[in-house]
Amino acid sequence: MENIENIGDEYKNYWETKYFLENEEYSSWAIDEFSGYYDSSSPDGAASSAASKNIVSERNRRKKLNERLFALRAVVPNISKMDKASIIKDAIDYIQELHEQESRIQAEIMELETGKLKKNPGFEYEQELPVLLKSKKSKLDNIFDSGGSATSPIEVLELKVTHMREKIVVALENRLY
Amino acid sequence: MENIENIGDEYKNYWETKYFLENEEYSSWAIDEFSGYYDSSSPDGAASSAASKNIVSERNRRKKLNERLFALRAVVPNISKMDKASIIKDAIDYIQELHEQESRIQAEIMELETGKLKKNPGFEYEQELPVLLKSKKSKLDNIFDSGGSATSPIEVLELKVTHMREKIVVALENRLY
DNA sequence: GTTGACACGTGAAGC
DNA sequence: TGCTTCACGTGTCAA
Repeated sequence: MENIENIGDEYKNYWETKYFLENEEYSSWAIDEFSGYYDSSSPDGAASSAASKNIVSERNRRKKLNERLFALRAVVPNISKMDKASIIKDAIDYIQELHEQESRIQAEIMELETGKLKKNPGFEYEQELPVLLKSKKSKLDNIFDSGGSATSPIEVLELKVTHMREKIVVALENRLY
Repeated sequence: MENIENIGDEYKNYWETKYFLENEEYSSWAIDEFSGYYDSSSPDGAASSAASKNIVSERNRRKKLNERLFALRAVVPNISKMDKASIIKDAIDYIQELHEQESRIQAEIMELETGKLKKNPGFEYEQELPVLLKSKKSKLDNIFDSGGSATSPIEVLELKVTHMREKIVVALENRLY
């Protein structure tokens, strides 16, 4: 049934360690590439050569896909399992989390922009201070309400922005009143 | 060689359309599940049942992986090709782009925080205004230097933050001087 | 007609 | 133990 017995049979491991093996010393692709292994075992060289070509192409495709998956795992934090499907799932969750944080920041900016700050800068600054203070408090509440797993880098960045704005507001209060 | 002749042989299409077919009307997994198709064709039922179990499990694994890949493609904008490897590659590029934007914002916040704003808020605010103005100008230069392909949503968000800070600085100048 | 991408079944290995 | 995940070769289809 299988004309190739034990090509790549010595790895015997799970997918990550297998990738490490393939990366350095598991260079048997070249062996399959130039050796006429299948042609010597079969009488017709043309069809077998085409079949071996297909085998090599499929191997390269699989290897490329594994490399991509490995690279995806590298750029995504909080990888729960080494599973192939879990890696993609964690990547999806991470991207969605980034999108959510981004839309939250954008909503906050929109809320800040809906003040009278847009036209006539320098005027009616006293009625914008409550807006800044309100956004500051709701922002902190939102951050502290989002569970204990607030370890995302963009979340601590958001916290820093809130902290900076808070200090600016305090400075404005001390200066203006 | 193959004891299953044409299970899933009528789709005959590429991977996305195949997913659409599988999603709605291509529910032949259940048919394989309960029908004793393999047991009737082979004399020993135990080994064949184990083999069919393996076949069904493998099918479910492949289906789950394809669903994950489809969901990944849904959350990533700018999908160049429908290829499996290209989808993962675009996701990697997108995550790296988000990380780059995020680190740029974080560097900006760090630059803003290195002023004397941290201790004694409300004091020495006159010597912080040049810092704010400098950061504003360099930020605009950075944004306009990053090529014409500045269409990322987090980039326009960054532009909005810069704009808002600029107006606050102008308001402060008009108020304090 | 060749190439690239895919789903499939199958045996092996790890929990 | 059985269940899950994996790589592999093979056939098939479309560009």
